[in-house]
Amino acid sequence: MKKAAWTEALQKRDEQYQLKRQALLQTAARAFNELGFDRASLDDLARRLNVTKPTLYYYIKSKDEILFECQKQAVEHMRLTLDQIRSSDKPALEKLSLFLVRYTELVAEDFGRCLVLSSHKALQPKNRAKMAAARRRLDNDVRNLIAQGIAEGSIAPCNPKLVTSALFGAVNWTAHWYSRDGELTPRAVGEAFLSTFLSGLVPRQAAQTVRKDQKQARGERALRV
Amino acid sequence: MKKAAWTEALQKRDEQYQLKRQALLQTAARAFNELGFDRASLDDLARRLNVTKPTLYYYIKSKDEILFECQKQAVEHMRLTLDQIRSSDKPALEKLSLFLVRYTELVAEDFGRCLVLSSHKALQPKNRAKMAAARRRLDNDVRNLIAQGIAEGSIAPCNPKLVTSALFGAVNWTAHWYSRDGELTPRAVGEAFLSTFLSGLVPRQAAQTVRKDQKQARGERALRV
DNA sequence: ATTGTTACCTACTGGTCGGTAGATAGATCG
DNA sequence: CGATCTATCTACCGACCAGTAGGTAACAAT
Repeated sequence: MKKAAWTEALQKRDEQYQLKRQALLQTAARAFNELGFDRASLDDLARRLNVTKPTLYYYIKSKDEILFECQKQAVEHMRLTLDQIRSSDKPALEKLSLFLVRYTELVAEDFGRCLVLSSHKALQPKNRAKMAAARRRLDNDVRNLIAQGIAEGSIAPCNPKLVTSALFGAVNWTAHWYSRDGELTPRAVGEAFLSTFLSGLVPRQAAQTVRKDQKQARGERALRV
Repeated sequence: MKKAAWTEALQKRDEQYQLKRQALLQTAARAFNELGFDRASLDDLARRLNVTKPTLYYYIKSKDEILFECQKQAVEHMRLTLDQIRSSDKPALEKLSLFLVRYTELVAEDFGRCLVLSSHKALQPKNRAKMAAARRRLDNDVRNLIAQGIAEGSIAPCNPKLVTSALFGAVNWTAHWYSRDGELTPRAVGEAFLSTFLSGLVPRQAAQTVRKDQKQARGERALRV
């Protein structure tokens, strides 16, 4: 009984700690995205959180650890999303489509933006290596998805490596211009990009057939460009 | 005679000055691209040029002026390229294709990379505004090219704004991964991206017709993916 | 020879920033 | 109550860095 109460109190305290730590990371990510990692000072971050700088060090151990944690959470979120989609039994092209749209949404969030905008050069070598590996793995899985699509015949023959780069590049770059103040939701942007990548700019001859293709590719969702 | 010799000597001196200034900018751009603008110190830059830091101030008046000059030269180069292509009497889709490939090459160069990688946030408000305007104008012109293509029927109906963002995004992002050490030339990357954007990932039904379309779109150049 | 100019230097400043030392108010617990 | 632990503070340090002051050797112009 006594022990139970003790661990309970401990848990509650730890929960508070984690909550505050998370708030710190979120605010930091926003600051990094606004000003850039190097130009966002810890004093400024502390000010945003209504504490003083040394207080931050109760929750984190260095500035680049903050960056690493932000980027880690983003990449873990992406990882989870991709694994979930991959484990479904949908055709490769649809998996790719689903991921692309979801990925666009993640890049529009604080941590996602942070992953894409803040240079990995600021990280310690060890953390930098970890991040690079995780990102390479994501890239590689998407590449394989495309290769599968080609094998299945749902994707036209192409260089999966370069197409993946184009895909990620287009979406990653949204972090530089996308704003929630506009009319577009991140999802709408992702779907528009998807549509462009799927159909291409050159008009399709047999409109009917193309529409069927796209429908299959997109699943049941409605795409507007 | 005397006056002629005088102006001649002056010109020669000025030429030397401009040459050295240009070398400074080029080296700076490389440093910025390697380390990021904020992390590249002027002492480091001076070291690379085998001079001391105060010497730099004989050629430039502040660090952010260096960045501005680098980005300005990049954007001027792009401007010139686009104007040249626009003034030709080719169909809009071909103009777009030509520019996309050339733009990819420019982004692979020192100044182009600098334009795309180094944050405009470091610039003084006045210079930042100038850069933003120049970039917006480029973006707008490409957007109009796409709108023309749609009007001509050579480009499938789409949202020109978003397609332009995807196009620029994919190419801009190459600055993060492209290396001259690999097998690919910047031109090859540009052409592969172009091909992807033109044909789309969904296989074309009537292979014959599609090939004709692509040929028309690409002009006489050979595209490999 | 004198004067001015060019292209560079040595030496320094002022400010910012990441990070630390060490204290303290308040809660927790025996 | 006394002891301990948590969360936060004030005050400071050392490093770095953009930018400046002021000098100087070389060279040219008069």
